[in-house]
Order: sequence, then structure tokens, then C-alpha cells
Amino acid sequence: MGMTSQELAAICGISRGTVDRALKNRPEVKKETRERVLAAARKYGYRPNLIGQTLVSGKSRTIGVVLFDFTHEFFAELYSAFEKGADQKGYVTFPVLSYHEPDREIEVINRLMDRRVDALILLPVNQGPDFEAFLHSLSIPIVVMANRLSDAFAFSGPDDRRASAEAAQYLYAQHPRRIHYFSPPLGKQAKTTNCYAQIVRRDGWLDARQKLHFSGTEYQSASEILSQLEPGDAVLASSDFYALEIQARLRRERPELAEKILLMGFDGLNILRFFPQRIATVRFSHQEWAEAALSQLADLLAGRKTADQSVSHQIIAPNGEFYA
Amino acid sequence: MGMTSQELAAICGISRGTVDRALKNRPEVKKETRERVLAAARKYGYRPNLIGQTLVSGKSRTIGVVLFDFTHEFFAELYSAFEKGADQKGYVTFPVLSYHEPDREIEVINRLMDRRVDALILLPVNQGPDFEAFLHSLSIPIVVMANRLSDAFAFSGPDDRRASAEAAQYLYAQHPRRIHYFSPPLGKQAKTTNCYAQIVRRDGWLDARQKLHFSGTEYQSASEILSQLEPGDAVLASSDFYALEIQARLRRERPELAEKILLMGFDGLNILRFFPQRIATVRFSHQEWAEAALSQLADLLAGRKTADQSVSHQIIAPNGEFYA
DNA sequence: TTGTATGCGTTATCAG
DNA sequence: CTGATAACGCATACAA
Repeated sequence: MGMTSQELAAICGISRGTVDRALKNRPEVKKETRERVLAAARKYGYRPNLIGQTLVSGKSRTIGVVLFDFTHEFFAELYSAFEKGADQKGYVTFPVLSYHEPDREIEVINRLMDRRVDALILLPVNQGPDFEAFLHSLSIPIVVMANRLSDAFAFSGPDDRRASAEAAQYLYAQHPRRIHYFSPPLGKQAKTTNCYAQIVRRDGWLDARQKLHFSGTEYQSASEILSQLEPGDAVLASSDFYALEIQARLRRERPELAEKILLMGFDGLNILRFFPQRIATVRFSHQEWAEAALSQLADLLAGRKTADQSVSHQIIAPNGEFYA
Repeated sequence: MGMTSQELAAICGISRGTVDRALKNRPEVKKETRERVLAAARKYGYRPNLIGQTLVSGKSRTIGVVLFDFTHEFFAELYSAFEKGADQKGYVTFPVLSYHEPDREIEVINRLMDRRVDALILLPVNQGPDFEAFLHSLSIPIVVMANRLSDAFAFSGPDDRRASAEAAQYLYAQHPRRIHYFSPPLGKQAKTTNCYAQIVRRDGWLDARQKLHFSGTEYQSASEILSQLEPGDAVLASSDFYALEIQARLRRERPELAEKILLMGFDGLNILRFFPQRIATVRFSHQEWAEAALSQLADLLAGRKTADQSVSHQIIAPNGEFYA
């Protein structure tokens, strides 16, 4: 399998140079020759060897995508959107997973570099000057998602702070007794790890509390919030999973409260619609997000400057409908 | 960035050949020279250019993994298990998605071949002699998962037929009135598409019905099965999602029945435990599956013969516990 | 023990 | 319009 341009040239009785020119539709080749080459190429199913091309050009028509994990539905869908968008631009995406581990993130980025990816879409775990210096040293276009780095890197993602404030505002409009915030601690790595999105979501809730003057407490432990909840309370959780976990534990441990707590999460999981007691959520469009990041990347790949892009969010009521 | 072995040689004042021997720990190199090279390599962060290596060797230390979709939690987790297992063997996995489309499957496999993957793990959408000829023409080791092809290709996956029969048997032990089978049609491509796993699951239910003499019907439409259900019926669905869909629609459209139907699905979704009215399911171990496929691949990569491998399944009761 | 030459497949440059 | 030649970075066979 896999014939070479050399072989193709031999078949056509010409040289590699001419084969190349014919295949690339260069003007300086006789029409008859080009057709002969094209016909032979099709006949023998010639595919240029990408590795050879990459060696000489340094380009692989591949974009590396660094994510935490595919088991989170949202990132699985976001990746699909990237893949399809990149596809249309003639790029193949190569996803790698950091599993939230800083060391592993470096490792997988190096693997992508070994394979000479042309650009990087990155949901960073690391942060700080050393990490940024590392990224700069790669000298390829990089777009950062969700967890912002410094201004030196193009960023795209939702305005989590505003989204979170609006989520709290939505809950407020339902006249709850209090509005708590629930976000489990991020593990011992929290200090070294990039928790930008987590932090600004909490800030958004604080913003809303200050502005609307509701009461409510921030909790990091499910057991603790469960023991403190009272009928009519609302809980904004930093992810749908956390909200669902509270719902499930309420039903088990404090069933009298189960129907009396207003729950809201983040991410708009598709599976929410199968739950009998539905929760509110905040949803982002993967499509829009992917397009934003890819357009930034297109700018950088073309040598242009690019600007940060914001991805819109939607407040989804428990019945699944948008809330204006 | 990225120094070459040539440059490294110049720095050490020796030739590329010796650098290569030193880096590879070949015996025929003076100890002192090796240490000088190793020190310089570390100092300047020399990384061999994988593209160059791939061009000359044809090997990229990369394994292609062809899946349908990452949005299905099960395959996302299966992929993670592959990735980690391959990692330990010194391989990087490159996942691509066919989205169940036969043409796209060919396309993404070609993209992997362009990148000179050393082997393929494949969850096939296509089937038939033409497709198998295509796969043979790639002349790299291939392991097939879940949807069996001919004996020419090593297969690993659960015994879906037996698992399905045991699922029906589990339901039978709960003394339902009837045990129906629900599996929506697979779209118009069903004829050309490889539906092996779907087919054998249905066969398993048929086996059980014949053996245990229960009554029950096969349905392909949710609306139809909803209209036919009666209290005490059980439904075995070909996926947890379908079972959950029936549950949700029952609650909405026939609430009097909602608690009186025994539901069971396939795949053991993690999120099932958050549902108040839980369903039974059949679970497979990603870990075990990944190890099976990777050991087959290791055989093939080493030039050995390999045998099909079966992945065990577990019947999970609604309370989340194993059923013996 | 080390250096040199050749080739992997492609592209770009320079002659013709 | 076309052919020959030199890279790209590495590995290997052969020479010293």
C-alpha cells in the first residue's frame, strides 16, 4: 500500500517535480501532462505521504486539543464541535486528556508537539509564568478555553461570572428563602491548579448576593449543606452533577425537604430532562464556543492578531425552557 | 525550539552516528562519550524528532482508535481506559469518531493512516467483504470491538447475547407479568451498517423467552410500547437511555403505571444512581475491555497470533448492587 | 570505538 | 514547461 510520488512519476514517465506541480495545480505545467498525472494518481489511489510533507514543511494539518476528560458530557460535545469545525477547514483534531493533572498536561502537550501539531486548543490545568513560558516556547498558535491565562493568550469562553450572577438572579425571582452556593473543594492541588472558571462562578453568586441582598451561605461539603437546608431554600451548585447529588441525598436523608428546595446547576446536561424532579441550569452552546475558538485559531494561523471571544449563556428553567 | 541530533553532535564535537548510539544505550560506545552526549541532551532538552523517526521507520508509536462518538459516556470511559493502557506500553492513542456514518469511518481511518498509526482499535460501522478488504489493505494490526467482523479480525467485546439473556432472566426472577424488548430502529442505514451488537442483544432476549416461556413483545417505537404496557410488565431496553426515556414518558403520559413497570437497560450509566426511581442495567468493565483489546494488539504488534477475547458482564439491580 | 553515506517521501530551488 | 538536486531529521549499513 501507499505508492510514492517517485513511483507515480516513473509510471507517467516523468520526474517527481512535475508530478508535484501537476498534483498541486501549478500553472507552469502542460495541460496534457497534468491530466496524465491526475489520471494515474486516481487510478492507483495515490495519497501523498503526510509524514514526508510534515518533515519538510513542519506542518501536519493537525490541531491538538487538550481537555480534562471526555467523561464529562459537556466537553465531549464541545470536542465534537471542534472536530467538525476543524474538519471543514481541512484540519484534523488530535484530542489528548490531562485528567486535571498539571504534570500530565505538560506531558500530553509534548506528545502533541512530537507529532508536530500546527496549533493548540487548550483547557489549561496549569497556570503561572513558568507554564506560560513553556507555552510560548512551543511557538505555535494557542487558544485557551474556559480557564483564562494572561493576556498573552487568546481566550474564549463564557462570561462565567455574569452567568452565575444571572443564575442567582433567576433563583431570586422565584422568591426563595435563601440562596446558597455549593461547590466542593477542588482537591489539594487547588493551589497549583488553574481554577479560574470555578472562582469566577463563585464571584458571580457573591455579586448577586450583594446586589439583591438575599441571604445564603457558601458550602463546600454536601453533608454540611444538607444539614443546614430549610424549606424554601435555593441552592446554586457549580455543576449539574453536584445539584443532582444534593437532590438524591435530600430524598434519602431529608425526604420531607426533597420537594421544597429549588436546585440549580451548571452545564445543561442533556440527561436532565429524564429526571422527574427537574433542576434549573445554565447552558452554553458548544457550537458557538467551538466557532469562537476556531476563528481565533484561524486568525493566529494566518498570522493575524486575534481578540478574546465571549460565549453566550442561557438560563434554563426546570421545565427546560429558556428564561429571559 | 527543537534541536536536532546533528546540532547535538556538533555541540559534543562528534558525529550523528555516535550521538544515536549513545542515546540508544548501544554497547559499542565509550562510556565517557555516552555520558557527554547524555549530559548535553539533558542540558539542551533534546527530543528526537518523531516525524523524522516515523519517516524512516514507518512507525509512529501511535495507536488509532475509531469510535462512534464520545457523547456516549460508556465509550468515553472505554477510551480513557485504552489511553491509559496504551500509555503504559509507550503508545499514544489517537481517537477519531465515525458518528455511525460508514463513509466517515473510511475517511477517519484514512486520516489515521496518513499519520502512520502503528495499529488500529476499531468499533466498526461498516461491514462486508469490501470493507474487510479495505482493512486488510492497510496492513497494520487491527483489533475489532463490539461489532464483530469475520474471523480474520481479532475481536474483543462482551457476550452480548448471553448478557441480554441473563438480563431477561433477572427480570423473570422478579415475576413480571410480561417481559417486552424495546430497541428503536437504527435508521435507514441499518442495512449497510454493522449492527452486530444490537442484533445479538435482541437474540438474547429471544433465547430467554424461549427457554423460560415468558410472554412479551418486541417494540421499536416508544409510543407503541407505551400504549401497550400494563401494570406488572417489565421492559428490557437495548440501552439505559431508552429505558430512561420510557420511564420519563410513562410518568408524563401514563402516570398510574409509572411505578408499576420494571425497567432495565444496558451500559450501567453512572448517572443512574441519581434517579429516584432506579432501573436495572447491565454493566461491562471498561478496564477489562481495554486490557483485552490491548493485549490482543500487543500480540499482533509482536507478530504473534491472537485469539478473540470475551469481556465479562454484570447484572445490576435497581439498588445498584450486583445480581448473582 | 567512531565517522560517513544512503535512503525514507516530499517540497523548493535552480538549471535547462 | 520539465528535470535534477538539495534539504527536512533520523536510522542503518558500511567503512575506518
